[in-house]
Amino acid sequence: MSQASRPVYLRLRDLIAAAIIEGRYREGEMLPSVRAFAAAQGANPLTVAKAYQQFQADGLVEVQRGVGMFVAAGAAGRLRQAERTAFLAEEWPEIRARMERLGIEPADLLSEA
Amino acid sequence: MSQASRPVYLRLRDLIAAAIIEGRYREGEMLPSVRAFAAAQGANPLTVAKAYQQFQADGLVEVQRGVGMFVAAGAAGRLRQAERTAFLAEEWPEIRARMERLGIEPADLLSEA
DNA sequence: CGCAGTGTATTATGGCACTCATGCACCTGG
DNA sequence: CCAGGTGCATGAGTGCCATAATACACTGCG
Repeated sequence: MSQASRPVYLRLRDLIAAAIIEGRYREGEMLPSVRAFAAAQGANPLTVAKAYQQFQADGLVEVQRGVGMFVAAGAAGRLRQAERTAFLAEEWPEIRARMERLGIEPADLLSEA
Repeated sequence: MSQASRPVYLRLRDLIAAAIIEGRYREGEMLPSVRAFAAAQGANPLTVAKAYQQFQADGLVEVQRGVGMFVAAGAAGRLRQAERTAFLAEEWPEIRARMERLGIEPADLLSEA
């Protein structure tokens, strides 16, 4: 039902985004090299590079060619803010509508966890 | 961010599923013909057929060849139950984790809508 | 019967996104 | 300077998706 067949580069992107937001990759720190991360995830280096480029384009990561990619200053905060906005604007309405259609009471879910 | 580029036949499937659950297509009633629904949605009849087959395989729709496809008895309930289970088991945990990561307080969401 | 409506099977084609292999450009440390 | 580490550009291959054009099997109705 939910897309388990999501493109690899997007799953990797989310993996990295989560790590940055949670501070597991700290600002100023160097990200795992494309090849190293690829090996760790069992993916192709180019696919990892594609995931990294998403952050590079948004200025969340600074590239030092021949050296590595580093988490930009304020990346965690900006990333969290961007994802937060996107979630509230695009995803939550659909989720809310779907829950209503399925007869799921939001209150039930919040009590757990 | 969220899959706006979902395959057509899956979007159609969800469209129909929602209609059945909401009772806009009542049980025993005939679904729009493949050709008619295709024309209405601006899609190819074969693509619509592919969407319909999903329900046919699950016994939610009964086919009378040469006549049409009819919503099976109890389809709405079974469909809602199946989607409900899938949602709670597969999607909600991820959503919840993501909300936590983004610092979204569930209470905020309940007040709206 | 004949016609118009239904779903279905077949085959072919174009397009697009994803993935990957190869090779190159660049920097740092010895 | 050179070796090994970086990221990056180019291109090819693959598979799914969507479409198209037919043709077929079946039913209801006049």
